[in-house]
Amino acid sequence: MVSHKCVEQFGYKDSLLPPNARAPRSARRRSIEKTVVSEDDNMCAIDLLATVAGHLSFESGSSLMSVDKLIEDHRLVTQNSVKMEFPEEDTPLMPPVALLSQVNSYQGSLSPCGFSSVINGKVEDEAEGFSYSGGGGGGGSDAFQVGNFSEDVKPGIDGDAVVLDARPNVVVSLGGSSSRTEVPSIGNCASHGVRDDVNLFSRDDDENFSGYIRPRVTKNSPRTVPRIGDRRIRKILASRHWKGSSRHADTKPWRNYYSQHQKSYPIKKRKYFDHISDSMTDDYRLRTKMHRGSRKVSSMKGHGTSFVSSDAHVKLRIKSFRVPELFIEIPEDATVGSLKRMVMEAVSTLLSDGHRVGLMVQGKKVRDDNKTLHQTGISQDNTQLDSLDFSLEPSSEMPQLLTSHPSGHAYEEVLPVCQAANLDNVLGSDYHDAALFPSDPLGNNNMTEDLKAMIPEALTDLSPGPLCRKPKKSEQQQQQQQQAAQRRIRRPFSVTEVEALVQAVEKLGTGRWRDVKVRAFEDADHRTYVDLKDKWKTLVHTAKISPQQRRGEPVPQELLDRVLNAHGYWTQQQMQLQQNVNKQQQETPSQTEGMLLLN
DNA sequence: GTTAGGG
DNA sequence: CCCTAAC
Repeated sequence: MVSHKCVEQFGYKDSLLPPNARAPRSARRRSIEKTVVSEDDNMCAIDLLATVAGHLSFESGSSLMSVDKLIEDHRLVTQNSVKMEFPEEDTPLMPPVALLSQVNSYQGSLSPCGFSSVINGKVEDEAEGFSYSGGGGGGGSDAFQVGNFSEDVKPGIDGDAVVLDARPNVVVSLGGSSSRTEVPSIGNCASHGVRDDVNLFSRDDDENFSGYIRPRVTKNSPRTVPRIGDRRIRKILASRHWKGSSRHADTKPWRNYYSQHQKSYPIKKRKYFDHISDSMTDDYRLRTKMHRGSRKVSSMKGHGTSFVSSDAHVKLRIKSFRVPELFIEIPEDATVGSLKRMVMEAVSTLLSDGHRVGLMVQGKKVRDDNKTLHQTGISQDNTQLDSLDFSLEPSSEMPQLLTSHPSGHAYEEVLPVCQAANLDNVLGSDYHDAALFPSDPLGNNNMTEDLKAMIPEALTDLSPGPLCRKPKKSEQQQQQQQQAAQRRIRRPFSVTEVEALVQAVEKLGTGRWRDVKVRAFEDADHRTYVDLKDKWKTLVHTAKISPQQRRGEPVPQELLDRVLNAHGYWTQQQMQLQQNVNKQQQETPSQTEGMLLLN
């Protein structure tokens, strides 16, 4: 406490800080984000699909192979040149990538580097055999069903998103998933894919409004922490939790300010994408087959008795692939080409959100990546093996690009990289052809805007080969994307909060935002001191402008008057302080020099 | 880690 | 709200 005060009063002792501490935050963060980005690049969902397709299709070696290994990065797979093996009696494999490459063909300019590198060789040749459930050779636009998918539902799935299905020796026609809401896709992903973040915007959360409304006691009890990537919040939480509890353990009357004045306001919940949404009825499934593999009897004895270590192989294979149901709304006068693009974008978006692979055996999720296949029940001997489902799940590492934003303006705030400049690279110049996306009479070209949002990053990043037309993203762009994905939700200050802020600033002044935070917003985790500072800034501005110019929830004039008063008072204080300092320096310049010399 | 200010 | 510079 004491030392803290000292620092506050005498300013920062630069020399006391480690050199690293002074490094710009951006620099410090950049290194972290870099790894995230590259990881993201590596784990493009489509990559994953391809990987799984590949893995499922070859003789995967010992069943002791861990699940983890099974779904490792496809780059490793291809590099290691795993033996691909396709049972002859089976219908040709159609990997998911083929679907997309077909879609890809709709716009040749899109991505020459698209999927070919992933599926070159054998798989590519078999692309013709692709079929989606419900039949059809998968040619042209038949590859999609628009708005009319079957509604098979599979019980027991608690997973998300894309589902790969495999069964031993059976051509599986999987029953669907447990409930419609469980199966995500474009629109649904938004709430489903980032389930952890959803709490943030849930009514419950809005009304409880974290922090200050809670009694102090709950501070240490488990609670939901906003995960939607505000680094500041995370940092503050981290630090507050260790240093905070003891420091502020005492009850202070003003802490409970909000408990008397608590107020909730509605958080607008808008629909994510009006023109494309899924019905939540259809899953997104790769059908696979599990084959009885050759059995090399080489039991390993004496290694852990519980292991049944026959060197048995399990062959898995994706039989077909289809996209989930998509609802597409498009003006009649839009071109067929634009429709195709929309579909392409929708599908790609679905796959572009940094998914990871999940595995379910007989309806149960297998979370332990270290289990062997055999231990998991994936065994050639397991004739009752009902189902083996692979799913693409949203990565928990970071909020999903398209799915994390609760606001309808996701495409503006979450995906700034997907705007014109980049789109041109992806789609070519005709993308902006007015005929493709006619604006509505009011000039709101929502369609175009939304479509921009739908352009997936992963799509263009699939194989950064020399042929790839899209230039590699600059580091800044990557950083932008990351940051955009992590932008916090906008949470307007309530009058109550404003009042607390004003009161605190009246007391503490305008230069001690951390103290303001601790004093009046200690438990409001979603309000950082920077937020408070910013709010004060806008409050001062609001107070200066005419009431007609003000927007949002009106702040009582009485409060604004106080804002102006406090602002004037404290700026004056600051000026006086500065004057005193200047005066001192002018009067006794030698004194300070002498002090320095002494040190 | 905080503060200040521009965007 | 975010970002950056500077403390």
